[in-house]
Amino acid sequence: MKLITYNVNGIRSVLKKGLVDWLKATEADYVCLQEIKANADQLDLAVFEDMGYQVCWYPAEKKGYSGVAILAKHKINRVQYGFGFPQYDSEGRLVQIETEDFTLLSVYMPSGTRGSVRQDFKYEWLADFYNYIDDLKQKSPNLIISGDYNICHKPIDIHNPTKNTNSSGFLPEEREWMDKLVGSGFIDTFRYFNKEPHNYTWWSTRSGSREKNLGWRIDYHLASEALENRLKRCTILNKVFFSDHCPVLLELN
DNA sequence: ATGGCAAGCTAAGCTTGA
Repeated sequence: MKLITYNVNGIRSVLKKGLVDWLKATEADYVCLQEIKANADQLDLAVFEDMGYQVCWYPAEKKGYSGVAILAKHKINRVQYGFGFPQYDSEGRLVQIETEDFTLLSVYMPSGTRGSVRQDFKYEWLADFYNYIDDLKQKSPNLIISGDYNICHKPIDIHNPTKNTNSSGFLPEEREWMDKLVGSGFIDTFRYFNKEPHNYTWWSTRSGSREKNLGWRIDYHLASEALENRLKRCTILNKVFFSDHCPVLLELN
């Protein structure tokens, strides 16, 4: 069972660059997308359906902004768009599906800059999302939270931890929130298999950051501990260049 | 501290990103 999470930074942009051929070769069972930046009527979703995917598409209200999706090859028992907060759900940040196997979320957490209104929004979102997950994991013990968290958890997850102590995405409050979420019963599936530094999923488009591998690890597959014995592999696909993020592949037995 | 780049809005410059 293969699951991909990928912040595409504009689905129409990555389609032009060859996403379909790459997806075909990848043969993923589930694809969690973030920052699709398009309404369903702004592209031809049949390109995914022709590959055998059901498409759960959840754009933001604001055109060309944010938005998440899940592509699924297996039977979906239930789909949920958003998590019950109009101020968050209008931004297209969560789609959730339930299958015979597990509950899967594609999530795009807010970004901000320290001290800004959007940073406060991010903290509010994180607090409400934590409570939502705390409740959900009781109902759905097999839970996978995939997506762009906009948070580096630990110093090993960012190329220059010292310089970035004031950067949104690596603030103490955000890192503590990750401690709390993971500590509540989740496995950071990439770190479960790989303890090495210099593994990132996002690079600034400026100053040749990607060529120099000066990046941040902000895209995750968190799996509930009930799924531990099914974890097979988690791979950062850093040779895929369609977006400023790269995909992350989780394989389950 | 600043600036650097990219996607997509809408029609040359603005917003957002992290």
